[in-house]
Amino acid sequence: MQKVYGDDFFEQVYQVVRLVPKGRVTSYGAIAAYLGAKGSSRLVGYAMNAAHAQKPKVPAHRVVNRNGQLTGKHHFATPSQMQELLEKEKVKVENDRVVDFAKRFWDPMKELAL
DNA sequence: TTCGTGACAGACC
DNA sequence: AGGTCTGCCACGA
Repeated sequence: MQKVYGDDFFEQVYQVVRLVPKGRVTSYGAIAAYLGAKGSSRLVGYAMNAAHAQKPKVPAHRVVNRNGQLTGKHHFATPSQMQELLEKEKVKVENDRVVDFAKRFWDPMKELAL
């Protein structure tokens, strides 16, 4: 009850993830911070758990952890799909980790900014 | 309604 | 430098 925020928070996450340009990746913490939930990076990851259920395809494969590691690849249709999608975006993935993550990193707070 | 969990991250030892 | 634990907020049972 009293779900003032409710799934709205999830929607915010999806919105930000969808704004991530191709060839770019972001981190859970960055999204969480952008939403003002800095530290609640888990919520972002949790939200992604339902991302696949969203009609507008959510590029969850562009969302990785602080280390650039594809922690959630296992949640995709196939574990290899996440890496495959990233490579398709010209993002090199090696050892389940995004290569040049620092350069590929897309900060919503900085890009969307404000 | 309460307890436990979770695709993380930062702090502490 | 590295491993361990808690904190964050929301959802499921």
